[in-house]
This record gives sequence, C-alpha cells and structure tokens, in this order.
Amino acid sequence: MTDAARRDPEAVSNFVESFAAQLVEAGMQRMPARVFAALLSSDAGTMTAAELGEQLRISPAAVSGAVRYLAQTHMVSREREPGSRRERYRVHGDQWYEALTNREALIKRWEGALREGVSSLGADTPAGRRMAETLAFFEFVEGEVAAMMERWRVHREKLFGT
Amino acid sequence: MTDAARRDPEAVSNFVESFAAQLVEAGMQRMPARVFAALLSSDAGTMTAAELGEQLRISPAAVSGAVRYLAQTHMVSREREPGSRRERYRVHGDQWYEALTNREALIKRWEGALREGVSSLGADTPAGRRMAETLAFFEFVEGEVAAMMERWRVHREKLFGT
DNA sequence: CGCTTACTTCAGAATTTTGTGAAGTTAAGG
DNA sequence: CCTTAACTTCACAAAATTCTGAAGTAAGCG
Repeated sequence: MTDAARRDPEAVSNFVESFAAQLVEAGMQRMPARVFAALLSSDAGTMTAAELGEQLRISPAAVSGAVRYLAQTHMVSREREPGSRRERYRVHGDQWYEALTNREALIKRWEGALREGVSSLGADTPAGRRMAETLAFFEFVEGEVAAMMERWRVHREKLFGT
Repeated sequence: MTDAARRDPEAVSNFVESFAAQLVEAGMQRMPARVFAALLSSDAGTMTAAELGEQLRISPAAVSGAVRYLAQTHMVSREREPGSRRERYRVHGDQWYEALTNREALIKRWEGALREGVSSLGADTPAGRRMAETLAFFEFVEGEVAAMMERWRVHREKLFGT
C-alpha cells in the first residue's frame, strides 16, 4: 500500500460529512445521506452495519432505518455473506446515480396528478392547457432520460475503459 | 364562458392539494408546494397574496414565506401592478419546469464535494476512482440537460404551435 | 404629512421528524 | 435444542421545522 493510498480516518470522515451535507441539502434524509456517503468513500465499496455504526457514531437502529431506505430506492444493495448472519451493504458504483436520475415512479405520479388536473379543470380552460403542456414536458423528459443514460454508458467506457 | 370552462372551486382545491402532496413527496416544502399548485391551476396563471391566502386558508406570513422561496428558485416571478402596492405572483408556464430541471447550482456543489473527495482520499485509491467516475457522470449530465431542453423547445412548438 | 393597505419579519407555540434504548425476531453455531 | 449474534421494530424523548399572530416597514392616497 502506497502512502497516497493509506486512508486517514479523519480525512475520510471530513469528506463523508461534507458530501452527506450536500445530499441533505438536495432533499435526502440525514441518516441515509451519511450512510450513503460512508459507503461511497469506502475502498471496498461495502461496509457492515457495525462498521457504519462505528464510523458515523449512530445506533444499530439508525443504521437499520437508513439502510432500508437506501435499499428501497436502489441506492445500495444488501448482501448476505453465506454462512453468516452479518450483512454487507454495497454501493453499486455505476448504478446508484442511475437510480438518482431515474425517478420514474415519481414522474409517473406527477403525470397522474396532472392528467387528473386537466380533466377536472377542463382541457379547454387556460389552466387545463397549461397543465397539458406541463404533462407533455414530463412525458418528453421520461423518454430523454433513458436515451441520455445510454449515451452515458458509451461515454463512460471511453473515459474509463470496459 | 362555457360550462366546461366554469371553475368549480372544490375541484380546483382538490387538484391543488393532491398535486401539492406529490410535490411534497418529491422533497418540496409544504407551503411552497401548495402555493405553487394553486398558481399552476389558476386560469390567469397569476394570483395575489390575498387570493392565495384565501384559497389555501393560510396567513399572510405563510404566503410571504412561500413566495419568497418560490421566487428564489425561479419557480414563480413577482410582478408589481403599476400604481399599486398589491403584488401578483405568476407561474411562467413554460419556464418553471426548466427551473426544476436545471439544478445547476446544486450539481456544481456536488461536483465540488466530489473533487475534494478524490483529492483527499487519493486519486489512486479504489474509493478515489469511484468518486472520479461519479464526478464524470455529473459533468456529463450537466451538458446533456442543456441539449435536452433545447430539444424540448422544438418538440413543444411542434405540439402546441409557436 | 398622516392614514391605510399590503407585504415582511420575528418570536414562540404546535406539529412533525429524527434517533435512541429496549424489546423482539431470526438464524447460525455449538 | 439452546445460546448468542445480528438485525429489526417500536415507543418515546429530543430536536428541528412549520405556521401563526403581532409588531414592523414601506408605499399609495387623500
């Protein structure tokens, strides 16, 4: 292990907390944000519940809650080491930001609410027309995001190799 | 005014509250979400502070706070009717979702935090490499979003005319 | 000028959210 | 089977946030 590669726990912690703070500002809950940042900055890309609790100074209950949220939103995955009841949580490196970008369920619900708005306020009213346009925008974005992620994969390969 | 265009206050209110609830779920604060939904579903696309307070049953203080937030994030604009100190708040129809999409300041800060992470954890460590890749992703997205919005304007014109 | 209307700011009450300890559940290991 | 380790759930205390009423500021109007 080179000097550059030796991890300074304080530097790691500084980064974890400052990156987590940015995620919080973007609307993420505090504990999930901290847990996620810790995983992101771990060399293996995985940590156990105990390691997370120790680094972040939080209770097992807090780890459990944060991890459940992160798994539900596909930001991390859970792995069971065979023949053990210790779990490992992993950032999927190239998949978590796809989860971030792909808010499909959310957009679908917005679209539902807007469609309802168009029909209940009347498609022939100014407000109804405004909502129909907004709806068209979301439908457009939905299609574009998929194409963008495909271009990213190509771009990524060019930058970092296969 | 046709029957279809006559506004049923209860239908409007139902839509406002349900759309606001979706915005809240996406991370927006409650009052800004309700105020924004009310503006979006108004025929004129503008409302005064008094109208907002009455429809949403909230105090002038709450209107003031919500509107300040919405103006800061470019979701609505404030207009002064000349020769009056009554203000009108307006959804810019085709601009608010651009504001939603264009989280440039946010992304810039994420990039800053990640750059710091790469250098403090070491560009030659596994964690550093993971963060460098994440950083590249955000840089990529930044460029793509601008192009996507340009395509939207073209698409929009095709759907709704100039 | 002063009155009045419209918005803003601020302190605090009320609500909501968050994180903990403790008890509960599950499954490995003896 | 029984013990114990690992995670989960739950009730509650603490902390943070939200919204209000009241006081403050500014600008039109007489």
